[in-house]
Amino acid sequence: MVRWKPGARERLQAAALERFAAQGFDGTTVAEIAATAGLTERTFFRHFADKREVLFAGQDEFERLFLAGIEEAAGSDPMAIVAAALEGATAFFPDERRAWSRARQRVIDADPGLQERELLKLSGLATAMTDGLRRRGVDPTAAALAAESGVAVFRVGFATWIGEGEERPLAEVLRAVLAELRTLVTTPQA
Amino acid sequence: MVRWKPGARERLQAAALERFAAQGFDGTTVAEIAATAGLTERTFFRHFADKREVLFAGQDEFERLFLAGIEEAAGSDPMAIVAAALEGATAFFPDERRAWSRARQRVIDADPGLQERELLKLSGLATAMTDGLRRRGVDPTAAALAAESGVAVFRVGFATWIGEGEERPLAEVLRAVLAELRTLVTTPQA
DNA sequence: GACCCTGATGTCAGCGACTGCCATCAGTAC
DNA sequence: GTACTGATGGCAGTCGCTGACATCAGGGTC
Repeated sequence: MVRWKPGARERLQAAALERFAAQGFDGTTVAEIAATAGLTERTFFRHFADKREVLFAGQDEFERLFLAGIEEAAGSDPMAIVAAALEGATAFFPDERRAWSRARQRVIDADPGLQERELLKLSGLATAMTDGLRRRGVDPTAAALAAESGVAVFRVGFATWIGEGEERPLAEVLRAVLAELRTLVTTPQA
Repeated sequence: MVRWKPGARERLQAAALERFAAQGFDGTTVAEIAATAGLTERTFFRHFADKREVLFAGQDEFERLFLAGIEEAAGSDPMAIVAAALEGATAFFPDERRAWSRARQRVIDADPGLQERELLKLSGLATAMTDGLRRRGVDPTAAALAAESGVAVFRVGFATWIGEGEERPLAEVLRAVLAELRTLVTTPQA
């Protein structure tokens, strides 16, 4: 006989998303999530550092994809490397995941606390990208700027991809947004 | 006889920054801040929505400067308008404020929770700028991109301005960073 | 002067997030 | 069989934060 059912972590994540969607983030207690997953509050906090984190697990994998894109990119032009990183990260969001991403994003968009956490994650991503670029010999300030721009492109692109009616795969959307950034910044000032 | 000394809000802010710098954000309780300011915990929460917010009051004024820059900018090129907004916002950070900004930033950089809040504020700024640009007829996606880029430039520039040994005024640093962004994105890919 | 109203504060009770400490007990190794 | 490990539960306690109610100086009204 097994003492505990396996997959506690996954059960907690599923229970949390379901509850948050139904009653809101603030309207859901950790004890409630744990009970839904057949566990206790104490166990929840052994799997996730805090209540918000339950929605952001797996982010490490996402960051690793980004960095892999940077490592493997050819050439030394910062924005070209960033473009490669963006390309690599799209593997984390296949089309099958779009509906799930939408649901998760709805929950996040409804709570400032969750938005904070999301921003922190993206900021960490930018920092990691900056380091990766610098390791490839890019000038420090240029690296920071390129990384921040890359994350900005991702944000705008991801929001578009999530948007109603949008059907293009993420990679295609990101390429379009990046092209738009180039146009925007290149256009002579009025 | 006065029942309460005036300037409770300012006293709380000063006490908080002093304590945070001395014992860290987590190592300081709200009750302690309030006591230092000669008040109670309950009163603290009447002035600030939460413990973090005590370091971010006055942000509205900052945002207003940004928006004013957008309203008053000439021409219709998005990045030119953003440049004007950046220019306008520098009024919020005269050179006399550099030392204070450094101290405050040290506290923020030492605590992830405070970084989250800072990011949320900057994100709100980007959203406000996006709206401002759209109101001026800029294409929605271009507006979002231009605003995000503008905030990225501000972030990088502000960090530089705060940096050790840096002596140029913020406006000058921001102009340099913006120029660098243009170069970066314009450079042909390798 | 008596009256009332307002506004900033204090007091208190209570919830929920989070942590430290110790107990439990199936499975595994030896 | 004994010892060890690892995921969990139980419990007490701190702290952030909120709602409800009380207090009391100052200002206005009559």
